[in-house]
Amino acid sequence: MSTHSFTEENYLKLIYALVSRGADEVSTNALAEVTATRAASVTDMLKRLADKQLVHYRKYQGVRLTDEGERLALTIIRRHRLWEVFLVDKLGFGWDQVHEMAEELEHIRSDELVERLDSFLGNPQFDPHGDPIPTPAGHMPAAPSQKMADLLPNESACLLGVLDHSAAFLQHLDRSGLVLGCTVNVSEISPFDRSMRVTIPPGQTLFVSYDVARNLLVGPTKA
Amino acid sequence: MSTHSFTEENYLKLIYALVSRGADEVSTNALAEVTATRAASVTDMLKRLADKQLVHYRKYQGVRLTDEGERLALTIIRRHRLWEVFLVDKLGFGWDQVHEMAEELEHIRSDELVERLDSFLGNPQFDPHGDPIPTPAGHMPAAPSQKMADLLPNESACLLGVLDHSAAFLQHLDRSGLVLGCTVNVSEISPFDRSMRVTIPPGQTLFVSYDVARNLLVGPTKA
DNA sequence: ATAAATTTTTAGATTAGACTAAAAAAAGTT
DNA sequence: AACTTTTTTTAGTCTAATCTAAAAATTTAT
Ligand SMILES: [Mn+2]
Ligand SMILES: [Mn+2]
Ligand SMILES: [Mn+2]
Ligand SMILES: [Mn+2]
Repeated sequence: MSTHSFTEENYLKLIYALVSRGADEVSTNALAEVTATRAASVTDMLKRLADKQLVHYRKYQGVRLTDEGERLALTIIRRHRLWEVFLVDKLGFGWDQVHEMAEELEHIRSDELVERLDSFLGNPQFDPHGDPIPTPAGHMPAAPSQKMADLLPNESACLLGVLDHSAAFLQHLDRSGLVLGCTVNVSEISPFDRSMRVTIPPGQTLFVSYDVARNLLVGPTKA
Repeated sequence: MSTHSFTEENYLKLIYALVSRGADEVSTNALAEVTATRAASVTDMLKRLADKQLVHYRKYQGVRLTDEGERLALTIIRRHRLWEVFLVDKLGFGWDQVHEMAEELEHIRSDELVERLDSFLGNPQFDPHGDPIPTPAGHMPAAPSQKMADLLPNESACLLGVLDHSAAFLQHLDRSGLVLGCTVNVSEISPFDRSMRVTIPPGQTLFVSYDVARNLLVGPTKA
């Protein structure tokens, strides 16, 4: 029943994120980068997390989560994503506005609160950015992995998520009319800059730059 | 645009509460009591709050809020009470379960979040305990002040709030069938222990001890 | 294999917020 | 008024989380 500080919880979440998109162990510098602190501060914190058995840490060798550390990281991510659903679905925020608030809300300590929130929201499977919501037990469901940029001409797919979570990118999608869940059909790909011409539901045509397409995740269309 | 720590916000809220139910200035010891810290720690914090112009503080003379300090205290109280309404009305928590969670939620920093939450909840005027919700501008509406213990035989009144917020008291009310909003009619008061016999809506009779009656707030019945 | 560059750790300092023990001020009593 | 008790402040210590500067280990390049 030990309790953890916001700071510790944030480190765990970031270690999880770095491990899941890359190497097996995370470097001190990589963590200093994402925590916006100095390497010396990271070393300090890694020692503390190792004391609490939340990470495996060997000097100069980088760090990875223990089972308990990963379980904890996933509950924080679960909370973050459920609160984002609340903010968008219930309070009407835009998907580009909710990240900072969820960064705070995810630390509210109450399992019952999270589980009641989950049912209030209708047990959503994905957050507003298409990221899967971990189970209460701490299991991360599979996420879509195919990028829109990998589609071939004439292929259709369903828009499922974003890789770039920046407000600028999300607002660009809003302006383009690209919405999660919508079906896109690739009509043409320019060999020069890999930009795509795609059509979306009510017969609308639009151009998608490679920079956008490689940050969009797609999956099979709902038949 | 300055930002305040959870600790600072809690001190402001507690100073507000102590001032509103008592003397003009709050003593160091009184604050040590309610913050569950030592007097020396309180003195430290009062100096810091005075530096930030949130309190008027004179050595050995106690402390009171500045205008800015009071405005801030009231926004924290507003947030606390709105989150309590959310937890009870939307997530189905009991009124005896929500205080600790609201203690954390009240510190989430986003004015827009609070205002959207307010409309989502239907702009409630009172929290689940009958406490009035301050306005966004920082004005505390008048609260009911008449105690059920002050009713006379044959008087009717509407149950509007509680003075004791402890889970034990609230659960006792649940078991008795006393619910905020219900109309009570005093049929008899024992001169021995000041206990009351009261009737509530579907013709139910119940006994209310003085200890309970002096912790219940009442107002005129809705004609 | 050495030297140079990079990464990581250690050492020492700082800040917020708490603590204890002792000094000082205020309040209460004879 | 002088003594006693209570309250409050000061002085000094501690921990979590940060920092900078310097030392040590590792990696890369010659
Ligand atoms: Mn987010
Ligand atoms: Mn998200
Ligand atoms: Mn409360
Ligand atoms: Mn309340």
